[in-house]
Amino acid sequence: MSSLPYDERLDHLLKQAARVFAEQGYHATSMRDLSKATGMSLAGMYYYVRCKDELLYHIQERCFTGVLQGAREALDDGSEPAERLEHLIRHHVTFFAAHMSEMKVLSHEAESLTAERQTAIDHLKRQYVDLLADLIGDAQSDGSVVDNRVAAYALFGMMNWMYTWYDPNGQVPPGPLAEQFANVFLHGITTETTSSISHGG
Amino acid sequence: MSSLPYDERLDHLLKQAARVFAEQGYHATSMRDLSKATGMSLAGMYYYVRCKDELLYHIQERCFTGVLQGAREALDDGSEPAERLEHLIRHHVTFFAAHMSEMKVLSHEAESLTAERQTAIDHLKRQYVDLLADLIGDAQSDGSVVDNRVAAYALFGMMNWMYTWYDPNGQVPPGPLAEQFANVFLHGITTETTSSISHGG
DNA sequence: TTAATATTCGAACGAACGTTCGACAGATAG
DNA sequence: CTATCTGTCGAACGTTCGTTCGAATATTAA
Repeated sequence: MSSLPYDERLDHLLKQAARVFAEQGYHATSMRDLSKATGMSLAGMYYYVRCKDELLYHIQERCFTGVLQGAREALDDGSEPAERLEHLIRHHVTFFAAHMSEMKVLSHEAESLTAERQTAIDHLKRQYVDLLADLIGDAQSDGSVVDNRVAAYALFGMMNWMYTWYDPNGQVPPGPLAEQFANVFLHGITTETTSSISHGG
Repeated sequence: MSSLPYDERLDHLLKQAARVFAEQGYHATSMRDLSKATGMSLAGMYYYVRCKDELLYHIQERCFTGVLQGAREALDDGSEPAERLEHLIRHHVTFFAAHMSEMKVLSHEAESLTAERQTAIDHLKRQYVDLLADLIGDAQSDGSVVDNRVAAYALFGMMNWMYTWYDPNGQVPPGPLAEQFANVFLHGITTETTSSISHGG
């Protein structure tokens, strides 16, 4: 009853599918494209997945569960709110950079599922937004004019927009990118940072 | 040689197509869907447009040209950099709210065009990114740790992500939303705003 | 009027789509 | 051996896709 080869084949299918979905888009990708990308036959993929929609669901569900669980762990220490917010940003950005294909599929194909499966993913999304909105509420100044939920969407936009421009093999490593996002979101671009900056040339 | 009815029919086609593309996605929308939405026949639409790809291109080109031109006009006054940045944010957000369908198609279908037409749109995009990156360079503190281009992408992400959550008929009017975005981007969420805030309860 | 031009559309084309079916090989169990 | 379960796949199904064609109608020009 060793189902290891089964699990490995399914992982392989999901991983390649995420890659091709990220490159071409879900609706522009045919099951025949995935057949070529995975080396499996067209019919063979249906042994692991009921339909194309379920394939997208599995990719999104696994990725979202992973990033959400990691976010909760990143907040486990008892730091002050602003620091915990930094931790969450760092986690989200580094997770994004480490799983670009899956996170792009999660961000960009957020409306591509059929109704019931969409509802399940939306439930996870609501948890994540609530988590961040509460954290922002704790971190920001009293009497701020900024709405927690709007601020949460602003931060998610800042981070998730990564999929349109960020190159994991480019000039900007994930760590420094997370720092810059945290700096902008917490202090804005017109404020000096607390980090050590060379004021030489 | 009055081509007014022609122009009006084309506008109608582009407007309805933008609406349906925004609702269903470009690849998930068939020409038959557009036929129903516009009231035109399937073949009749091809009198105004060479192919489906050109339809998407016209929507994106018109919208991008419009928002880019408006942005340049919004920067025409000789204000200081931070204020000009506020003007640009206000313009982008209000334009987005006023043209949700077209801006969603522009943001979300940024990789759906075929090669040559994609290149033309990318040229406009580069202009907009350069414009914003330069403006950010002028507005931010010396010695900041934030890269201008990364900051530009961060701001675009914050604003363009609107298409995933913003309801133009909801609780948040475009003006105040633009103010919040400008506040976050310029000063961050942990800084008191310069606006008058009631400190009562 | 006639002729040319502008605009519309039903019907069809070939291609590509997601999915299914039945057969087939390999492993395991009795 | 036989029976059963797991995994694979070529071939085909019916549907939908973007696009085209030729005819039809409306408009304009002479």
